[in-house]
Amino acid sequence: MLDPQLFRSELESVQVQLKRRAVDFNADFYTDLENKRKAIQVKTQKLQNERNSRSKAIGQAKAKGEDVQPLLDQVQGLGEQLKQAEIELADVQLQIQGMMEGLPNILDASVPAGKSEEDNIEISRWGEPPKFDFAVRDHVDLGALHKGMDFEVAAKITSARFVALKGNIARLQRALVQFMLDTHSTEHGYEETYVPYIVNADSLYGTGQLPKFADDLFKVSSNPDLYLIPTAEVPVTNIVRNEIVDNADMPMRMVAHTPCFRSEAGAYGRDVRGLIRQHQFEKVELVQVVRASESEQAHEDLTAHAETILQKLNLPYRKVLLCAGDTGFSSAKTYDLEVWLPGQDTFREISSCSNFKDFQARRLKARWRNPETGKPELVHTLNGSGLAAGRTLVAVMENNQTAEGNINIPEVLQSYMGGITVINIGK
RNA sequence: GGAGAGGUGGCUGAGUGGCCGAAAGCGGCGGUCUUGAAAACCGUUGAGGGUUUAUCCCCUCCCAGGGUUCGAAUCCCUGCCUCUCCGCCA
Repeated sequence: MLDPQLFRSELESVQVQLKRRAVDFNADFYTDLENKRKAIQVKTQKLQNERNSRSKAIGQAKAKGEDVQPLLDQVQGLGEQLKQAEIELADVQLQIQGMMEGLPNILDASVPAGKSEEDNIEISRWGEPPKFDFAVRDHVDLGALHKGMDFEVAAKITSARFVALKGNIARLQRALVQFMLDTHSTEHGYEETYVPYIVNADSLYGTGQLPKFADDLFKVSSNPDLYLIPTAEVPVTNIVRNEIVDNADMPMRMVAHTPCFRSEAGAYGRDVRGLIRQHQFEKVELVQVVRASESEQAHEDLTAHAETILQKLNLPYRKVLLCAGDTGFSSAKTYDLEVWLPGQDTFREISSCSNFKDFQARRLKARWRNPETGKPELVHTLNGSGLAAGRTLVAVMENNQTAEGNINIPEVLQSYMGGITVINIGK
């Protein structure tokens, strides 16, 4: 949610900013609504004031033992009038809110113009894509060769876009998760956090998935409305919903491993083959809750923390700054990390690191107390994958394959794999 | 799943339907005292919003949502949550 004050004081500027997102904001319509709101709110509050003072007078008269009937006659009809005004006010406010909550975050000034991922800007590259003197296999073939990755059986158990892992392949994914959690919690200062995998509608509203992106979610219950989490971002960030965080506890850094569930109603036909786009996948997520003055640096740091994992795994990747058209709804600025996948001969997203500034915080009512002013201020929230474990599994398999189809295990994972250095076929 | 009790400010905890946005205590902040600190004493201390250049003023909020009433923290419904006992259980 954007700052309503901004709309009142700098409407044109907001309109220009939203245009970068190809959002055509109808300022005239808004101004009309806003004027209406102002008038009705003043009227409503006037009526409330009258009710309060008259009721008080009745109470005092009664205490003195006076006849209150004349006073009661005076307030005849006031209640009905007030009720009407309150309904009107609620209606306008609902309209304004509906308009506001459909608007995406304002982009950071450093975000480049552009419509699609074509226009994203490569910031940096790390590592060299490995050269193979044999025909490379993708992870699907490798997984089949090892009898460790079975899409058919998962489809039988559930439906398409699920996977069953076995043996050392399954263990490799678990090793990745452990390695990521350990690295972030012991080296990068994140607090390991365990959270529910099912969340309520308020939480999804807070981080911006609802009401606009309900189609991408798996709903598991109505009354109350409950959903499987599409990312740990939702439960972890919602820890600070309706809270005023103590200055001593700021900034907050949390890391959580969770499965993620995405219905991705709009993505059918894309990445049909393999593990890249699944309804269920494992992810280690980094979340930061910081002061406004710190968020830009925090965004760079958080992205670097995710990059560290790729570097330690010796996986080639590039860092991309998303353009205006590709930046997510709630984000002000996003870096994607794209890992090299030999099986696809291309870079694929493995982490997305975003600074939401106060956009989520305003929806969440997440604040911290500034000791200098003594007043609560909205926090800034950030998050990033550190990393998507399923896709990291794919990257490790494909980048470390041998001519025979064996998979060399990156050094940092070997201790998590019981000391073995390679996954041989048939083992 | 069954039976009972309860949700009030940062915390503990009062609150006969009418100066209650809320006593008191603790904590926090400021001050007096002190060489300094502690203690003691005095003062101050919730959030959101409207109007305004600003002060003032006004509105809303006592778990959430409805209702009764001139007036609700207080009464009535519904939901959620917490605690105690019993049952079941990884």
